[in-house]
Amino acid sequence: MGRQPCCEKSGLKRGPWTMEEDDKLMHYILNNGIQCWRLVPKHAGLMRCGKSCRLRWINYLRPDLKRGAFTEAEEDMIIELHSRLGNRWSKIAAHFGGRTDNEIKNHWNTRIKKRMKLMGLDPLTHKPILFDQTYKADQDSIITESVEIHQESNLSLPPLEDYLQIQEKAEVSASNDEERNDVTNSIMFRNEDFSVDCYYQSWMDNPFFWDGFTTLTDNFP
DNA sequence: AAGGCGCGCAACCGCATCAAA
DNA sequence: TTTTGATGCGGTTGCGCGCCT
Repeated sequence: MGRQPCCEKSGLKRGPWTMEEDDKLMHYILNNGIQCWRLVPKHAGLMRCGKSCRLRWINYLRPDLKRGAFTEAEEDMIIELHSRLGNRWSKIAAHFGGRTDNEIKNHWNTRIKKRMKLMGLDPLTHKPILFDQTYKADQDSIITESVEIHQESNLSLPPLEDYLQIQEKAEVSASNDEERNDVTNSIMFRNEDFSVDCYYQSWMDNPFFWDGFTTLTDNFP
């Protein structure tokens, strides 16, 4: 015997909300407030489940919602917060007045992820993709993309094979995740063979200085 | 003109968490 | 302490729209 559904499903309307429904919900909440979402549709005269009403109110009808496209400053703030909080969208949204978790999540998945990949950063770890051992074979294209960006910028980078060989050695010799991380970090920060370490370090410290439009040579020494 | 395709967004689903009984 | 129901959250889906061929 499974868990009871949050509300009686039969006869309930689903899909996009009509203006009339929005109007009913908006007026009900503005006049009565929210005591119990389960009761809201009943009292407001809506054939919707309480959960659906809650979502509609939070993501669309709330008067304090900020409309319009995200600014670059907001995107940078999302990236910064995501690097600290991960996919905790509601926590991230709490730092924005008038932006919803759903909105931020959607924006992350459709825009920011692409922007970060273009910057050569892994959206999961926020580290440069070249060094990120969590990126496996199915993401080779992204690595290649990243390398191409560097090549286009005329930087004298060591060949990709060098990085991959070292990464491979690190993975083979390390016995656990922690050790693997240590090895990778040592590759990234301490191996003197890589003269580019210093600017990768600064890139990791502050990836936001690159606006995504100027070339990397403008920013890297 | 129409069909295919990709993108962005709204909404849904199922699990987690919390609080009251 | 356990059970139960409401709410919150994050992942996923599906639809509409615009662009391209």
